[in-house]
Amino acid sequence: MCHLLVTNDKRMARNRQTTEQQLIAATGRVLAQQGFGKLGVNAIAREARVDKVLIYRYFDGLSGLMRAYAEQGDFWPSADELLAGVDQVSGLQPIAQQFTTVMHNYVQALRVRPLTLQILSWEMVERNELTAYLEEVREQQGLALTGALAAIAEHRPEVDVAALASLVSAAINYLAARSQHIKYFNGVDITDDAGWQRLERTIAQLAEALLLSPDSV
Amino acid sequence: MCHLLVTNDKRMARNRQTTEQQLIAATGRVLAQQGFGKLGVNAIAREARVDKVLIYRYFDGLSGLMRAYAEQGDFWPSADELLAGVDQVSGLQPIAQQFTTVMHNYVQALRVRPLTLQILSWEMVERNELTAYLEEVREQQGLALTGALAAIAEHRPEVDVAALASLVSAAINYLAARSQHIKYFNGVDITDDAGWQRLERTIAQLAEALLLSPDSV
DNA sequence: CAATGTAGTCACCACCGGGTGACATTGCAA
DNA sequence: TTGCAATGTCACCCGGTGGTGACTACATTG
Repeated sequence: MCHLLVTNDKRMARNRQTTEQQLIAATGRVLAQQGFGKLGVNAIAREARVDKVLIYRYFDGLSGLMRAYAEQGDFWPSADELLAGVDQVSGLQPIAQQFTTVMHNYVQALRVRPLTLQILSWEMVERNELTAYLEEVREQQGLALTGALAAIAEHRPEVDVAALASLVSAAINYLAARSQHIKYFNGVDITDDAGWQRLERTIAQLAEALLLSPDSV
Repeated sequence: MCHLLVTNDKRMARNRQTTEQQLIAATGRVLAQQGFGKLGVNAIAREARVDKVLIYRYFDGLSGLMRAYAEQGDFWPSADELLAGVDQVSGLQPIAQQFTTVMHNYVQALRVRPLTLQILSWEMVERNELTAYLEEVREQQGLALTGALAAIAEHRPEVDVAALASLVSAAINYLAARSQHIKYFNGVDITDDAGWQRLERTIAQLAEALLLSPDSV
């Protein structure tokens, strides 16, 4: 068992910033590969090939590391991403179509972000730095979008735009997150593009039915 | 430290069936009070005031115990419960109203079953005996109900009834489960009856808009 | 080149989880 | 009453976790 002073070539130059980045990156990898349940200091340090004590020294513990990870991650679609294809100068596009487009963009955005789906699932069960961050961003953005929609939909005072948006986005959140583990929900294949087209088509229909102004048929 | 042969009066008569019941009941209590994350042999045995080895002997491990617990629990609303208030002899009641009533009953049923909400949350994250059981029952029942609805809604071939039912029930699952930990979703208070009335009213509107036969307005 | 603070390593602790083998006690049947 | 299987108790083992103190190795500065 001679472990002499073998100069290990894989040693990285000592650099705090680099190490911090490695830890943050490792957090993402552990989350993606093993899920939230296994996300702990030991697993992260192992993945980053770094000693776990550095998590305490640099981030003051797991919470701090998760906060750092949350702030530098692209978990939530930007407003621009959600509004792609929406004519913002108003009037030219029926509000129902705007709604449908936003929800379509939302579906695409979620299905392309597996880590967001992980967090979305986990926030059903536990509240922590990551889930709190995602919640906050979502709630603010949701309110902004809903507010804009509601303003345009004044011609339909009997429709509760916030409730409608809540229902549809809740359904999308649920189905997208569940598609990680199951294939069929009520007979609809939620792992498949075809299944989502059925869902999106239905969303479009109900948006038209509820939001179109009566005279613009 | 004299621990003589003090005959402990709280000793139960030895009885396997009684013990099994205690373990099953303790499973429910641990689940309700500490959530899924803490549901393990140690916690259950402690709660049941019984040695954990009996979980292995009688149920062949935690999985078996959870299966037993699932089979004897009232986690899922029965078809009768969901169909309460629905006129089944058909024809007399518009299909939109039937749909709305079923979804209303579903909301009530879920909000009154905290353990079901726990399981519903957990099945977003992990698949085990309990969540698998709930999934199976739901999928079967959902398909049956959707099939019945679809048969009645023949007059609206352009509407994808399964997709519509999936959307609405997914939204209900999501919002009911999330209401365990958060209060507002997109500005709607999901811990409050008033908030749910907004949601249900919107469900009723979209059911009318999509399912009502064109001539029965 | 020496000194010093920082980056990183290592060994260790207490705790808790699942799981098991050996033992004591009880009820019941022969 | 005796014997035995069923019931229940206890003491462990193992591995993993979060967390900490003492150490070494390095880079930079004077």
